[in-house]
Amino acid sequence: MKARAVDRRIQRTRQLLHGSLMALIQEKGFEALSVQDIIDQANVGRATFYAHFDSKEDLLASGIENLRASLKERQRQARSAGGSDERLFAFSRELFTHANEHRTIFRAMVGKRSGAVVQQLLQKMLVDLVREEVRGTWAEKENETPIEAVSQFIGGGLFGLLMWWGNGKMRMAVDDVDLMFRRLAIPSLKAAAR
Amino acid sequence: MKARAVDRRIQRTRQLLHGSLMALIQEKGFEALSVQDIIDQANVGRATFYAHFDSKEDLLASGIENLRASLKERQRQARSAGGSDERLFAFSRELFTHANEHRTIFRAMVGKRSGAVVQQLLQKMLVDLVREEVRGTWAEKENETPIEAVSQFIGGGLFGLLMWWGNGKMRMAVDDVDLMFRRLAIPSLKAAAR
DNA sequence: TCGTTTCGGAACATAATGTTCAGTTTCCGA
DNA sequence: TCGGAAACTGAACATTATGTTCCGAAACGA
Repeated sequence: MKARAVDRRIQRTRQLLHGSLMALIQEKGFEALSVQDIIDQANVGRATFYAHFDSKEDLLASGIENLRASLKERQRQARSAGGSDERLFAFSRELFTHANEHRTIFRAMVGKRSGAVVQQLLQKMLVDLVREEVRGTWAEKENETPIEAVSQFIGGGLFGLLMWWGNGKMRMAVDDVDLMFRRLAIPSLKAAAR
Repeated sequence: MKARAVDRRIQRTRQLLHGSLMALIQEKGFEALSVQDIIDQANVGRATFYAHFDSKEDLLASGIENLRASLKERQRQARSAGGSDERLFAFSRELFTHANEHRTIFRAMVGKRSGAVVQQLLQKMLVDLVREEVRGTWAEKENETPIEAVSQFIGGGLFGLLMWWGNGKMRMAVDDVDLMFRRLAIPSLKAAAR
């Protein structure tokens, strides 16, 4: 458990690149970006970029990894704090709230211009979160439907909903879209648990 | 409604390109393909390719368009032939069956190597099919949950399930995975219709 | 058969990728 | 604070793909 001190230069470079990526995604979308754009914006040498990341996809993935970690943490907190059945999928609220708070960057990412790569990573992340949740409430009581299938279904559904909400005007309130998700997902889960 | 006779050369070229695309996807996945690969395999001139399609994505989309049309047709048949509530989401069977029959190409397409673009197109297609179905059974009876949201949720879920099934060994039988989908989706739909 | 359309194939301009390397700056800890 | 280690720079370079253009040849269909 040593607190591995990471070289400041590395921290700075990574931070600069992540920041530039986010800024540029808002500006032109992810697909249209080149590595050159990113390093220009970050004012970082070409060689330096490739010393840290394999490609712009890699950089993006690393950014999403941070997001996942932060959401997982909030999920952990929510679970330990709340009652069990009532707060099923409690993390969804955090998710929608987070999306709403960072709505400009969020909408840029799920928008058509950012494209399929971003979305795929997001969906994977959501399925992970859902799986965690399903595992917790499943208790392995000899169900016919595999955990993984349920997670994929509900995770996929959540992603679809999130995309729809984000690509529209997001005029629906966080509470409402969250409620909608829960009313769609929980019956599925219960039905599969029989 | 004139039966526009399409020049044979055009038909041939398109067919050749589609065929080559499918063959190459099985071989190396979609992302790794270049336009050059495709026209080599098809034995078609470079200029000819760009006279028909803007890019390999365009070619792919046009291919998936065919698939969508054929699935929609089977969906239409299934609906006119079956009872209403009992055969809810009857098209899903067609879908899984179709995937199973063309399993080699299907698995190549949803595999990690083919990547996000293919998957995004597939998901869009599924949501379309689901929306059609939901519209049919919805009857606009003043529901709180918008049709579009439900379609996105269930379509996304179906996609997740399909991916999971396809990326695993597809050892689960068509009937079983279809049943699983229906047991997950129908409760959602019913719950949202309240 | 004749006029029209499409195809072929090469050439070309443009642009992005990913690697290499020598020289410089920055960092960290002893 | 100093010295060695590590990270950054910037430019050069090979490679690869993209999309367009042109004209002669071939295939079409009426």
